[in-house]
Amino acid sequence: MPENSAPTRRPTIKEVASLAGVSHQTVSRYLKSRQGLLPATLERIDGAVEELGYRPNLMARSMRTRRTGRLAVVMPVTTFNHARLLSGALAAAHEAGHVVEIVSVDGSTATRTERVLELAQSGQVDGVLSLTPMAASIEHRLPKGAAVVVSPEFDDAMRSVGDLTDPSPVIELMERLADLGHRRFLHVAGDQDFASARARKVTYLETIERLGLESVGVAPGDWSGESGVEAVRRLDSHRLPTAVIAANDVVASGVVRGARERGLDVPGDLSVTGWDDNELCRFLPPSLTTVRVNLEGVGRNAVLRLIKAVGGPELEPWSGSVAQVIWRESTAPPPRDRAAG
Amino acid sequence: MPENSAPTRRPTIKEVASLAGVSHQTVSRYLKSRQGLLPATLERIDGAVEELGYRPNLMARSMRTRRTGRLAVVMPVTTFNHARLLSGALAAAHEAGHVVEIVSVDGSTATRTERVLELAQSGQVDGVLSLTPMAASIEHRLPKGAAVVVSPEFDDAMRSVGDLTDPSPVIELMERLADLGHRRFLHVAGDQDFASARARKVTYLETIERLGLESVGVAPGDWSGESGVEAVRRLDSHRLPTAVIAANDVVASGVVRGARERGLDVPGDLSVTGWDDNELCRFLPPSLTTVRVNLEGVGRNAVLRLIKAVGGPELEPWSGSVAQVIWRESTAPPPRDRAAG
DNA sequence: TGGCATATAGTGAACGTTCACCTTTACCTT
DNA sequence: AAGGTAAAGGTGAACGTTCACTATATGCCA
Repeated sequence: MPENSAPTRRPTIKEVASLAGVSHQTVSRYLKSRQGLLPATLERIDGAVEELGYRPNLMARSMRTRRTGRLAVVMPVTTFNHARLLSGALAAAHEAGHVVEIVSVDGSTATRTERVLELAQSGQVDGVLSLTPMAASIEHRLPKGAAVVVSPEFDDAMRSVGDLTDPSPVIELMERLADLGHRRFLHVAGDQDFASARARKVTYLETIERLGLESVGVAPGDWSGESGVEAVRRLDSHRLPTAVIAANDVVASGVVRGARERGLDVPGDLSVTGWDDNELCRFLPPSLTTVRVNLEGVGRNAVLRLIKAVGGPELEPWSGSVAQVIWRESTAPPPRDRAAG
Repeated sequence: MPENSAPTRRPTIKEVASLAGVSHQTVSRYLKSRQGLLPATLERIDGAVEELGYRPNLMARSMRTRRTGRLAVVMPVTTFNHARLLSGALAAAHEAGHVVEIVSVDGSTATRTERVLELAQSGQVDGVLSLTPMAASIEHRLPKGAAVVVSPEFDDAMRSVGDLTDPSPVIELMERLADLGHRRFLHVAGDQDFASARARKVTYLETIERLGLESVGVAPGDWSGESGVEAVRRLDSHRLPTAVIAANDVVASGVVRGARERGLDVPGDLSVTGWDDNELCRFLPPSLTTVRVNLEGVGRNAVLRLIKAVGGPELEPWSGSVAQVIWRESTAPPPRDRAAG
């Protein structure tokens, strides 16, 4: 054993001080910035710290400074798929010198709101980023605790529309498909409890209207592949669409499978688009036209708002485009005989 | 405004005490268990807590008790895909009354080890679950800080093999394929920095040997679809395998695409298996035979080990099978002309 | 009625830091 | 050489809790 087995207690600042022959406050200054100290003093403390294996007790420090350097991200388990969002959030927080705590919640909005408040007031974190909407009635209770930023990304009932729900790629998809000659569309929607699903549906309908296209309907969906298969099965064979805007990649691959069931070729008879750029999309036959969402960027920017709210450093936001359409083999001109509608 | 805007400071235990007309210690007891107090006293404190909107300062409590109720999970960003693992870990920790902090790390093993130690000794967490291997030389420094559990799941250099690296499904896949008549196999490996990739490769080779099969080789890979495409391109057309064991689903879909490029039908000419049960697998043409890994269960059990180490409650471990083979359309008997090898 | 156990409540210190303020020393200015 | 100033370091309190004791009231028994 390298050192004799000392009492299990960790050394404190005072022990370091007495070993170095200075006051505890001098060690505190040393810890804070190493400035305003004589080189000789610095060296003595260095030695003492080394010898004792001293590490500051961040708990005690936090208690005194009322700063924890810790942020919390509250997210519903259903959102947990978006690991890349979390990844972006973590990276930004670390850059700003914060540590992130993940708290997953479940249950009603009221329960979740309570959990967020609890956390904000516990003194354990400087700020809370909630990826779940809060009960509006309760927000006035906030000021006493930590900063709370509610990200609209996973908004459940409010009007605000965040980056993640930005449906503008739907416009790009449809305009380009219309340029190729498509006139008759189908949308297989996502779970309408999600703001993003609602936004895509609304934009789909608006774009149909604006470009004077025809929609054979909006098939209900729940983000599942089955909903895609089912939507195609139910299509009236006398009035088949030539293009399908699916809510996401899984739905889209269901649509492709459904099309195959009915003997329709993709993209020969039917163009299909997805959303999310699942890593398999590139290798599907046909590879899937989809929308790549920069989840890392969205996560980063959400945390940046929070960091700003807790008075942290100003970091460079990610400012690229949120979503980007990636054109692949699953989209092509419509079949000749149906091109004109 | 519901209350007049009091000084921004949060109320303390002493203020509650004086409002309730008891000592601070009595309030502390109230907070701890509400037991051993007169009903009348209980009620008075209840009232005071309510009126002041008091919430205990967990920071201060932790400082005194030397317990934070907080665990940390350290994981390399590359592991971040495994959101479901995290999800299982979080759920278990919450069940045990802990909060989890996610710390992502990068860089060398030495750097990461340092980060884990730092965390363990900071006093900020009760325990650390490291999903990244630690430098062995340094483990003797641990006892002073929090409990550290190193999960072998993402093991990088050590011998121990955890649940996630369990390669036994490879055996099941190959035995069944051999039963169907397959004799000539190919393995497209994953990044050999990963224990799981190494384990699958070793098991593949062992099984080839044990069953007296023929292997046309182990193609190098990096978990990417391209590596799958490339592996098929390089095959000698005079000695094509009839079955491919791909390192994961992405690689497998690359293999399928590569096969198509060469005019090979899957599964008619070539059976292909993946790993991970990506949500798109069911809808691919052909749907992909794969291995579903219960990541939530693995995450749960890893955290359970940690909770046990920090002296937490004994929770029910998840004891189902870790991995399960899911047979789908991409596997079938080999073509007649090559069945016998 | 004295004595003792038990239930309930109070007192002051301690946890390991930083903050606010004070002291000492050295050097410069005039 | 007196006075002033800045640099370096020291002192004690404070952060909000819980711990280890101690004090008081109540009930029971001999």
